[in-house]
Amino acid sequence: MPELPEVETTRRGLAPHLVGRCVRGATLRRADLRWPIAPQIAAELPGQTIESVSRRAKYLLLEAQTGAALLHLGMSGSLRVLPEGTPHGKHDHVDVLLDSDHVLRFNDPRRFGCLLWQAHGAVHPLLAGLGPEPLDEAFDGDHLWRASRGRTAPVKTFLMDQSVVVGVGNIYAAEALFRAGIAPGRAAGRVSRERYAALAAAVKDILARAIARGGTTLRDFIAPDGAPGYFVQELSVYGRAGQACKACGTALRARMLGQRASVWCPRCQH
DNA sequence: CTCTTAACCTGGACGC
DNA sequence: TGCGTCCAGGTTAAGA
Repeated sequence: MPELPEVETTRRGLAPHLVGRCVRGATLRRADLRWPIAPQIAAELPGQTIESVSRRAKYLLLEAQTGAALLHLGMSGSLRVLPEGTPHGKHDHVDVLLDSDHVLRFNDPRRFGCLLWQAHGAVHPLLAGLGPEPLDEAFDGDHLWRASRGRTAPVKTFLMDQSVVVGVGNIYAAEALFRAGIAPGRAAGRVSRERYAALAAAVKDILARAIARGGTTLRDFIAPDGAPGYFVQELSVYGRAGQACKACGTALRARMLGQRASVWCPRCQH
């Protein structure tokens, strides 16, 4: 479910409830999600104060004194802050108990998410090797152009490669490529420097706009306060296969690229 | 290295 | 109503 805008929306929703709060304990209703839940969540985090809630790529970090809880929402994960004692439902796998008499609740039906631990001063292996943040200045068209030389994979697959640039998933890759006028199936190494400049600008603009709308809710994404994201109203191509292009009226086409559904306008994108 | 494919897991939508 | 099939916002591991 969540790409960068949804994770950032989650981060912004959580921070006011978590920063400065002391963790009283943790309730684990199952031992693993994608991987075993780190033992430090129950054994080391309680008693510590959450100093900040940060984001790297699609990961969230709850930073405490001896380390940070490292979370990924996978395809179906969500986090909410609820009054202590709120009955838990199916797939509510973890509660982190706070000294505010609230709980941070991690729900993830498909369990593709994870809850790990990064020791203070260390970099978790999952965070090593990630590409730049798309909203940082270090990310631009030249970065994409240089990284793509000689690459034969589809440009959409390339754009979703987290070692190239982080945070872009299936929705925003499709939308950015439409905005830049690039066909998603084109080989990454056969896109010009000029067109990569347009693509990088499109990525930045679309992600920023999506964050401003609270992300995209297709079925089950919710912010920590329970609110959906409204960027779904601005989607140009994602989920619109067969429908008319909003720019030219041509029927949007769809095909699988890298095992992900990909939609584009055959007239606007080349 | 790069690229492709299978796998992880549940639930909703759809066809019969 | 029930059952089988396919698909879904992500990522890793294994193989070519």
